[in-house]
Amino acid sequence: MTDVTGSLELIKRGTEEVLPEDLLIKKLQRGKPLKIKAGFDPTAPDLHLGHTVLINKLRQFQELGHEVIFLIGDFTGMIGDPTGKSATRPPLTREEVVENAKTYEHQIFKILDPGKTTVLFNSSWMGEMSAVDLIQLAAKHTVARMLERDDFNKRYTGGQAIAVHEFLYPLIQGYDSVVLKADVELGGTDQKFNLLVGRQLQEAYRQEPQVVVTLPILEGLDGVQKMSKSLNNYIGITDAPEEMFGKVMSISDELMWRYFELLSFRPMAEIEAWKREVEEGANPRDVKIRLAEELVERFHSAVAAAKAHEAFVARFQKGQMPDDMAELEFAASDGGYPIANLLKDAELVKSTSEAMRMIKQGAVRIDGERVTDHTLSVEVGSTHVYQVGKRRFARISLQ
RNA sequence: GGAGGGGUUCCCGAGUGGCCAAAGGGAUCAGACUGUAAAUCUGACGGCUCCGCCUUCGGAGGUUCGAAUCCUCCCCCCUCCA
Repeated sequence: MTDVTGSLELIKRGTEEVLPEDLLIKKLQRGKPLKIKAGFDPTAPDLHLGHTVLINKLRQFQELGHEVIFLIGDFTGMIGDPTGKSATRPPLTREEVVENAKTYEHQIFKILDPGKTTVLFNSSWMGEMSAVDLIQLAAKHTVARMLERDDFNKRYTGGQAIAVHEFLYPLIQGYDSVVLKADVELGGTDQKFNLLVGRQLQEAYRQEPQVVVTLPILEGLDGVQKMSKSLNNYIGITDAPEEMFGKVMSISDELMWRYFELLSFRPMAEIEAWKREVEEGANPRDVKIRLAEELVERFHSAVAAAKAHEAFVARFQKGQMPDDMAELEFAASDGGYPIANLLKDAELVKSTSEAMRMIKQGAVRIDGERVTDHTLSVEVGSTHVYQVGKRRFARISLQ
């Protein structure tokens, strides 16, 4: 921690911006542990790799000896995140918040050191705030400055609704920094505005402002949009090993380097070397496998990573059926079970219409044999492996 | 408070009485090609007892042989003015 230059280099690695950098140097030079704040939404405890970009950075701060404050925005959660266009969320109960917090801890401590992490809830001070306090807080900012925020600006000019209470969100987030006397706050680039409001409020409350560190938003599996659950382009850190492995393997070669940069703990020099190898003709797939293994190992175990790798090779390179699949049993009413209904009831498709389509498109197989007759009725007393597309399987017995 | 614009299938967005389950794009899914790559090409993309039938175009009524399209009331959003 005495080596400011070294610390700074490590902190800056992979970050988008450090604002302002000279203040960070000043804070580091004091040689005392800094308070590193990061806020999280209480409603989404299912973390994905996109969230871990930030958590990885928190871990680095811990390694440098600083104190991490993992702030759960249970109070702000009641306001609803303005970045979402969706309707107001139902307020969470105390029990739900506590439950979600536990889930968070369970997930983040795969990366963070529990001994150096303080988990706090902003309701513990915001709940005490009076209307007068809130109005005084609101008085420290202006509408024009609020409208500078990109998404407010876009929505405003684009003719979309902005509820008045949404303006309170950045203020409260900033006020959290005042209460915590945060030295540094981390956030995604989309949080930049909110983080800067924190600086401004700290100054208004006569504190040294925090340093804002923004981290890039990780692209999802499609490589274009940000990774998010609602876009269904995410890798959840609780995803099963094989699923996680498979998802990593499905990203584009281009995106793979981005993932390496932001998610791998390997030295950049090593990654750069692989990049050169690929440019000289090595199969990118083999490099991608290393990334998949590293990530599965981090969130599961080395054994799980090896098994996922094996299963991947068996299934997709050798074309074998998966070992694990849903085992289902159905009772047929009279003599047989129409194939479309069976696939629907087994949840391999959403509707019988979809089943019909899949059959017509040649996507349905029974024991590896393609089904061409959509009026097929499956015999009672049989057990077969049913497949829809490349990834959906079930072993079904008919009684 | 006044004037105007608008709410369409997952999203964006055409459609202003029958040719509309509704153009086009995106997303998604499937097939081909592959490294389960990506890209590309082809197709599908409301539901069902699936070569036919049923339910959709903010909500509720109405006009009509027939309405997403016309009328009435209601709900919601936006813009400008005050």
